Amino acid sequence: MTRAEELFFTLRQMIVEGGIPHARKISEPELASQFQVSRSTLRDALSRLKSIGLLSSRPNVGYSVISLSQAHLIDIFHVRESLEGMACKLAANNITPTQLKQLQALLSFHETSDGLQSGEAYIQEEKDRDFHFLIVQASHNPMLIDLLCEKLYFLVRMYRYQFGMVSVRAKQALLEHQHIAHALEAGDGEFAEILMRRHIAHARANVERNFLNNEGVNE
Amino acid sequence: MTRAEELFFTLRQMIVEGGIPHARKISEPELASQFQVSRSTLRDALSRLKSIGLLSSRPNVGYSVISLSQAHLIDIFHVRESLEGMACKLAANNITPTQLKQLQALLSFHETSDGLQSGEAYIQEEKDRDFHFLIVQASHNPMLIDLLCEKLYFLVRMYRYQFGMVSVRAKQALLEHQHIAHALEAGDGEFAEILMRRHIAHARANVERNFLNNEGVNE
DNA sequence: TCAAATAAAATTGTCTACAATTGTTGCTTA
DNA sequence: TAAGCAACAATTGTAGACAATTTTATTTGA
Repeated sequence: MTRAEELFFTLRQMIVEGGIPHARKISEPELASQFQVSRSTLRDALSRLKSIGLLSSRPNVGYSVISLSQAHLIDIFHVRESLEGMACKLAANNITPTQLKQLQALLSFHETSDGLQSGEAYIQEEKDRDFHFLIVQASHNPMLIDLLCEKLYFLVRMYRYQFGMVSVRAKQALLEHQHIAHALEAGDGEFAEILMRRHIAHARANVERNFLNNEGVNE
Repeated sequence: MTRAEELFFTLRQMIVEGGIPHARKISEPELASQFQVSRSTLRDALSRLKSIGLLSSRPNVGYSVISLSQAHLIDIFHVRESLEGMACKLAANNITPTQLKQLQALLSFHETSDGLQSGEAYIQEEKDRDFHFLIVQASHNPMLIDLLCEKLYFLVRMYRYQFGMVSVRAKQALLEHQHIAHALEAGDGEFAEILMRRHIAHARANVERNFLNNEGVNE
């Protein structure tokens, strides 16, 4: 792995978790010295962070961490609703038996999770431990996978971290996940898409009602 | 405008139009000398071309123009169907009077176009002269606008150029455009989305039937 | 005192050179 | 002859220096 790539991962995590505050201007000399790399490799990493939507930039001015806002978050939800809806539809036709078992195992685990049963938050994990991630993978559409898993999901996690958003309707969300899984098992793409879109639209409605009340988002 | 940005635009057009063949490996020293720039600014341009999906790259190996294939084109159609469907839905609520007039003027122009009336191809223009482009702008969702107008549409144009795809069902496509416009005028987002998705799904179906028959794609 | 103009400082854009990695060529050896 | 190894050539990754632009600070004038 190259230095620039390594730095990209490091900075990505920092930005997502708020280690560099949102809307903060990036000082190239400062960051470069902080990580002991040249500006060349730093700028390589920064351009990649821009390409996944975590940084913005202006010529002759430089990079900044994006600024978070309710409007932006709602834009993200609209894009997610359409893309994940399609991913879900495709997954109904393309999911492999292995992937389906993975999905069912994940839901079983969630079902018996203490935190969930006591009505607490529906814990959102990453990668293979995330319901949405698995479905997108099962679409077998590389472009969808890239857009969602390599780009949008980091924005989503950034909002979760920095606004401490946790599902207030955990049981409801799990129920919706289970319905989606059943549609996938049945190979009913049209229905799976509808369910996924409603699921995400619900989460968006929550945000539209009470942004920053620490109980806006769910999946 | 910066030198790297200028080069980015130049190379983007070359790649779209086939000036650099698809799947061709990029030689950084060669391109840099060809355009009289250093490898630094060339690599800046290349990384941006990668971020819009026209190039791929591997560490320590370098960049290549993406390879075009039927499977890839169909992936694009699936993503477009979902994103443009959503854009259309949002546009029904967010389009400005000015934008609506622009759209109607464009359709009027197409209606009286010679080439179209004689049953020839439905000419696809760029930017403000393209039906889909205008609708996406009217969604007023910056993320959708960026994904479609700055990324996907260049891939679409790349396939059009390099496979000479032109609509074989021009009149039908125009009719569908008009129906979409009517739904937008009526502010009926749900219906507008359905119409747009069907419209794009038709184009995809054409490609699935006869890829490379010079009559696959339409809008 | 405030605004505009100007000079200084800092930051970004670009270039060149060097280090690290990959791909190739030719040789060795079974 | 073919597979594997080794040296070489070519390409990419990284560093550091200079040029161009922006931002900040200072001066000047009304």
